[in-house]
Amino acid sequence: MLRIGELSRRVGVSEHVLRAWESRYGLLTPARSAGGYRLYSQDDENRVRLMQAHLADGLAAAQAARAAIAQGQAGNLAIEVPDADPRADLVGVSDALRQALERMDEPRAQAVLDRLLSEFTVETVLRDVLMPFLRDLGERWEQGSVSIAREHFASHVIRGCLTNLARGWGGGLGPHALLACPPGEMHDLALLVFGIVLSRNGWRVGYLGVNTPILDVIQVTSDARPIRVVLSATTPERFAAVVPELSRLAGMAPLVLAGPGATDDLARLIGARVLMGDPVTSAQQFAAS
Amino acid sequence: MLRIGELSRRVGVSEHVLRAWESRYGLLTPARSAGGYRLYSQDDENRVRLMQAHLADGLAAAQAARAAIAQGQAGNLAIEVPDADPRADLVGVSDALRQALERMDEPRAQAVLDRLLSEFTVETVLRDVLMPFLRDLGERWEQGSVSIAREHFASHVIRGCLTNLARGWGGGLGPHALLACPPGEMHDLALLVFGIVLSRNGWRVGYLGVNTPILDVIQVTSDARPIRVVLSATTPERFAAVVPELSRLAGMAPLVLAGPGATDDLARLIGARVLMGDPVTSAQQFAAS
DNA sequence: GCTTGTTCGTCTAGGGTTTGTCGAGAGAAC
DNA sequence: GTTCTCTCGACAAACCCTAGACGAACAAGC
Repeated sequence: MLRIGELSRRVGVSEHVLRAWESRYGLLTPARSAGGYRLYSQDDENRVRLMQAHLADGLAAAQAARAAIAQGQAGNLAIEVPDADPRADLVGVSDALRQALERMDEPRAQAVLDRLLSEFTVETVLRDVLMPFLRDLGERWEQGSVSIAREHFASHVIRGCLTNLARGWGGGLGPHALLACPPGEMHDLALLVFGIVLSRNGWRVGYLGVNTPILDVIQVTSDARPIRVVLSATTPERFAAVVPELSRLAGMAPLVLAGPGATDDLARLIGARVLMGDPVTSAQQFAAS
Repeated sequence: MLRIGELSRRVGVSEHVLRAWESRYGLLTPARSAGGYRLYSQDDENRVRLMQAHLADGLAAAQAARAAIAQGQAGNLAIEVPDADPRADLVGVSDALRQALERMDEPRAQAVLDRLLSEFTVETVLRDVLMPFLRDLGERWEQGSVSIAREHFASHVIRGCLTNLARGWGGGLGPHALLACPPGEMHDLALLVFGIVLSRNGWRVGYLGVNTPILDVIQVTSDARPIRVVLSATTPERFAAVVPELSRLAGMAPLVLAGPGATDDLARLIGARVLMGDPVTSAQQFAAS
């Protein structure tokens, strides 16, 4: 049982707002101390976090609250995840995901992913759970503090989930984007995420994946005529090694460089744009541009 | 439930136009908040996207709206399965798959795969459609008669399908097998197929994927205690390069070498068994042994 | 060529709604 | 006595509403 100041600190929402959300939307149902102080339960904290997730998704406060309350009620009844902690907040569930992947417990990881996707929007899960996890995994991999086996296992499960979300992204009538990684680049999960968000914003996505020769990208570009080509790499060297081909490609369709390997200098040299930041946000901006 | 600003951001259509489409064509039927704000549902968002697609197709706004509304009403039920003969033979449908992948038509390929899996058993599809296709693709890739882009595209779609079939294979109470590819080996689709068939025969599958150091396999083996370890490679060199580690691994759990790279000589040297033939049949035999 | 009418995206003006924030005064906790 | 919390009321910025007008594009008719 938390008092309002402590809850406010934990979730990063001011006390005034917490009281407003309670009186305006009935989001919170704190008990009261003898002296009239609000006493919040774990459920209340969870609901606040749900609310925050929905706000981040762009819902108005009233709608976000309604969704959070509905979710809380549904979540309490249906316990589908074996021995999952009852807490339904993003942080808790993504922690459960982390543990399952760490322990190489595949069914558990799938169940947690299912639960996440049923309770939050795809964008939220990608932005606030999977991307942070992948970043963390990458860092620990560089430090050598996670075994290759675990890294492979986690990548396999996450790739499966992402591929599922990507189903059908090549269809529809929206604007067409072609996605690929340049030669030597073996990491494409962030690019997958980018493509998923793009397709959910109405785009049609063509996907060539890791380690694709630029000549092949050029070939496909001239066949399929995408209105944007997006290349992603983790280091600038991947782009630097194929500058002439990239310049040629940039002459055929607007070219966008993404990922940590995309630098302003390279883009200027090639005649391309650079996309910065996390793949979810940048895909949303990109889709709207 | 979205307010107009958020919907506008998501679909990239100005608020003015959204209101115009509502009043002029009845495209949208938002609920209203207490204060009179429009609240859009998911259906509304879908209709806007349909409308956009038709506009991009060159329809006039009024016709596009009419089409979008009609589609929304009919579209929920009718899942379009593209023109296939009613009683599809394996050969015909796998040819349709081949064509769709050749043309890089992702939605079509997914639809054909769905159809295959709904009409035939998983084993049949894997043995008689996907494996022959992958073999053929591999041969044409060696000859250089298929572009890398197409090869990547087909692999991506098929991997997605296989990963879907593999969901949950790490659970259950059956005997536990650990699957991996040795260092340098980058092809794991056949091993995926092997694992899927194994899991459908009651086994529990642990999967480490391509290019896994044998020391990591050893580590996981000592943790998870599988009763079989299966390694797959396309050339004998992959195994030959790590014979000492493989011998050590063979001392911890019965080791099985599979794929074109598995030779009797190597197996004798290492103290392992060899698995020959196509992954579906060999997995069935393996599961029964 | 010119006029006329239609379609359709865009814009404005005036006014209401939503929502985070703040403060005052008073009581509770320690 | 200091810190925390309560309720109630107020406020401003952001957001959204209706109704109507405007203009570019296009087609038909004279």
